[in-house]
Amino acid sequence: MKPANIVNLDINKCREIGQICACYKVRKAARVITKLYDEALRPINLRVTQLSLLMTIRILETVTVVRLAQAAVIDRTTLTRNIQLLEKRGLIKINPGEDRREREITLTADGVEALAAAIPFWEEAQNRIRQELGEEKMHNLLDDLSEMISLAKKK
Amino acid sequence: MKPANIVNLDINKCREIGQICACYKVRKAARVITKLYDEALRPINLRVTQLSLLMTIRILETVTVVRLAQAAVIDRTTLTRNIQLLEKRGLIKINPGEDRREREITLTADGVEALAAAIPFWEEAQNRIRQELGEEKMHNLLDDLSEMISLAKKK
DNA sequence: TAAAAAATGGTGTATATACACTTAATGAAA
DNA sequence: TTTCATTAAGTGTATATACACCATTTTTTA
Repeated sequence: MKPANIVNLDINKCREIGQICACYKVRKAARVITKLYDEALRPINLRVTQLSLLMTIRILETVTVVRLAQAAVIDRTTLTRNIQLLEKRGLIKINPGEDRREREITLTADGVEALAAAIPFWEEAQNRIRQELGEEKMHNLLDDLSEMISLAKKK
Repeated sequence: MKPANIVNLDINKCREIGQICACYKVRKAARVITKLYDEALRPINLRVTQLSLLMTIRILETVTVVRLAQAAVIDRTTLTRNIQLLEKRGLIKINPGEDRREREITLTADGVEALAAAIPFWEEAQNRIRQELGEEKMHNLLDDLSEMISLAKKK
């Protein structure tokens, strides 16, 4: 005889899953926090996704598609579309590499300028979250997320 | 004379932002963990987004678009597109409400079946994360994310 | 060195996301 | 009761995401 939760879908099981599903919760958090940051960045016409990419390119100076994808934990083919938008806006430049399969991505002067202009607006959103959540929880959350990212990457 | 970080964008500032930006980190985590869950759910041809919606509809029994959007912390217009896919697949039914502006969403028998069939695959992904992260960290992470979601919602 | 394997990156397609705007229905106020 | 405000939901458009598949180039191997 089979246990009841196979035959007849237990609603309490669903409630439990809704509470403890890591993916559901992280996605909800991503939606709500993205909205908050995007609203803060509205005046400079940049989304947080785009700001993150500009920042990562700035840190890596010159970077290929694959390496940028690894650094930003983003699918390579997603990145292709994302950087096309930044290139159209003149914020980055995409040049062929020595290895002719590769493309080398760098910030333009406009890109550096946009990045610098964005930082105060980013800080507005970041400070709000940090203050309301508290330094310690914020720190723990970032650490735990980093660990989750690491272990989910290597499989 | 302006401070140097306005004129010349400090690369260490960028590194710091890349480390501490809550939004960047949560989005990275969402991408990597979504990939993990979606892969686990591949055999039943459901994405974790879709599974989450089916589950939430199951819990709420019958629900309007607005209420489902609130429960799932998702934009109402996003939800419109998402539930259209589930309706096309016959997993949910969308009926006009008594208030003729509203639409009432419920699971179909196929929807309940798909949900029940999905649970073991969901558990596979969930257990992997829980085991590798550890019970305590997992619990703290879920709590902290819940709090972040709450405070980011009310503004 | 020629063939096979690996690496790099783009395209087609589909889902996920949300803002601005619109339509329709209900409720409140005059 | 007519008008106006509010609420519920959809559409147009744009970005974000990633899988399957493909082309090109480099590296490895036979």
